[in-house]
Amino acid sequence: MTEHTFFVPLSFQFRDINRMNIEQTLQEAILQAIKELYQADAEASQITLQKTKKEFTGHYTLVTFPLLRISRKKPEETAQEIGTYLVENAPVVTEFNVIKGFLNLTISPAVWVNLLREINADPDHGFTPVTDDAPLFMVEYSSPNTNKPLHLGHVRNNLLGHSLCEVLKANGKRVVKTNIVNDRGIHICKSMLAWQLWGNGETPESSGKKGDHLIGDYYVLFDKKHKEEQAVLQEKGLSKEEAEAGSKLMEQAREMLRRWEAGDEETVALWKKMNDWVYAGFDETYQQMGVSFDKIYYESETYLPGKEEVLKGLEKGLFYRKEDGSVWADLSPTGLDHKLLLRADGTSVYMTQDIGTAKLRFDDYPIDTMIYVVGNEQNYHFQVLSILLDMLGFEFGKGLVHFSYGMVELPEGKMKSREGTVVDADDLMAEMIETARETSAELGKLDEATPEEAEAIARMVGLGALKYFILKVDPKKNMTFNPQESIDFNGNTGPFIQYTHARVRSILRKAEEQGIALPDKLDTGALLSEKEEGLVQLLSEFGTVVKQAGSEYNVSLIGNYVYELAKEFNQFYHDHPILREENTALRDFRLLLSKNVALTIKRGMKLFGIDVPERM
RNA sequence: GCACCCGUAGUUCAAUGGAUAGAAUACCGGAUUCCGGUUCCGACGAUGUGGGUUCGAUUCCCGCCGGGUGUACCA
Repeated sequence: MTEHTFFVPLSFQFRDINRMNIEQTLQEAILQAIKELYQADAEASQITLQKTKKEFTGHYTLVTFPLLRISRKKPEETAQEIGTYLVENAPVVTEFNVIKGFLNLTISPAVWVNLLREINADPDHGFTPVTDDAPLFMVEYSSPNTNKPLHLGHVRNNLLGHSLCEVLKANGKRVVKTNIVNDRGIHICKSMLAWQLWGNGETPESSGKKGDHLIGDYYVLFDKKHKEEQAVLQEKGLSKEEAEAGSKLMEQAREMLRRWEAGDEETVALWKKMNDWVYAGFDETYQQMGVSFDKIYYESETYLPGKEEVLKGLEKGLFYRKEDGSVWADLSPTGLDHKLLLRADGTSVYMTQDIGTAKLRFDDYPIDTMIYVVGNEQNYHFQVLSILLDMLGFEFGKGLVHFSYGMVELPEGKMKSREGTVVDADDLMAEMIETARETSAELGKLDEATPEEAEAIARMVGLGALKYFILKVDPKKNMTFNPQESIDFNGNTGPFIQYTHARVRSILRKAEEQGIALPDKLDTGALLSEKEEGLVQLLSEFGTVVKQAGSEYNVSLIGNYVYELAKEFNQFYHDHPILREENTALRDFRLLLSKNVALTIKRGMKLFGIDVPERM
């Protein structure tokens, strides 16, 4: 790495260059250059500017190939001419070099100092404040069933949902976080029945179990008893189908569902009691995970409105009824198939409920964009939902977004509920925190901390490891979660980023102890290295990354950005002094840079729902 | 069968149509040390396959191969 000395004059003249706009300034200058050199107007889209790769000198690179049609010259020649023009006429550009068709531009060091100063002065750096008239986004995520606890798959869902909301807010959108709870249906009745038959009045209090785990256990128990029953029947010589048809347990469960739908008081009371246990359990899990909701919908309240909408659609002739009474939508004009909306017995299916839920939501809020965070196994479902809502006359149907994500596997392989290899969310989080505690103790990092501090840090690190590892991966891809790798203090991990933050904060604390004040302005000369300029450049890109993440609904972009920032800082300042630097101008620059690196890491991690400790 | 998604170092992940495809981790070599376990440096190592579009393709289009998911009365 080469270091070069620049004296930054007090009165440099780049007032017109504000921080986010270096690229824009360059683009305009390049357009101007083309106009003067070739007497032609280029489209802004023809100006492809990108960050200069590390192995070359420069900050930004102009790819000249798209411009050859205008210049009618060779790539090298074109680059040479534009470069010369820019150095002579654009104050931002101080040097250039040409490699093949690539024009590498070096930005004046004064610009970087100025940029850092402006970033520091902007309390919203990277984020757009939310205004009252901003577009309203509703984001549905989590969507649990009330018959079993949350597992690893839900963890990815919750983290993505929460993170997406944070990213949208950082982009100035109004966000309503919502959850749809699947609280009715045969699966709940199985748990209820098992509890009635074999529960002996067990409660979360009496058993010491979380409510959702308790109910989950009864669901499993039902399954076990049902299998035993089937085995007995099959031993008596019944076929598999006959045994299933003759199941007393299933019959009782279905009977319970009928009573529930009929509003039978006792059944409804039991249902309510057991669901409340589950909700208490979920609340604990959500709190531990750090996610929350503004408004929760329950399918028990949306399936009837859904039915109404379907019947209305039937009247309007949008749907048709078969001889057996079932209601269908013919989607063949859109290239899809026929879709069932109401069963022959008049009861609703999943799709019916989602139509009802959508209607209630749009009655409740002036939603501009509805986003569903749901696994990719339901891609087809949401494609159909969008079309159906549109057919029913809801304008929002067409624009709904299915934020589709892939499965999470473990290094050992897939989770299979039948084989008992499902990873429970509560257990997982507890283990992560425990591992963080052990690792910290081993490394002796927290010897000076109070037990409360140590506990809080273990929590941040354990959960940070989990969250970062899951969120850094492109949501739409299937992924493998490796708990061990995730909690490593080196590498592209949450703990490494947290460590870097703690390290920067420690530097700033020491500065304060030594009576070195953070500068409020940088108006002196500084000796900047390429790395330092690169760090300022990285800092300035934060806003762009956040914006891109928001417009693409792809939160993983944030992770890679923050990691790079942390890594670059950590690497460079491992053996470059900050506090012992004798040149005070340089020291001031480094302090201010440190402060803003820490702030940006903190802001970035906030978008992941990850807390960063002051020390660790 | 049909539809959608995914195939990148041993492994886990990157790469708005741009330069010699980046990290991390593992393994190997060197340095460092209270240390087989820490830290630093170095080396090794990849676009499933065949075409097409383009000045330029991991990226876009078509055909294969492989994996995943879904596909009319589960949610």
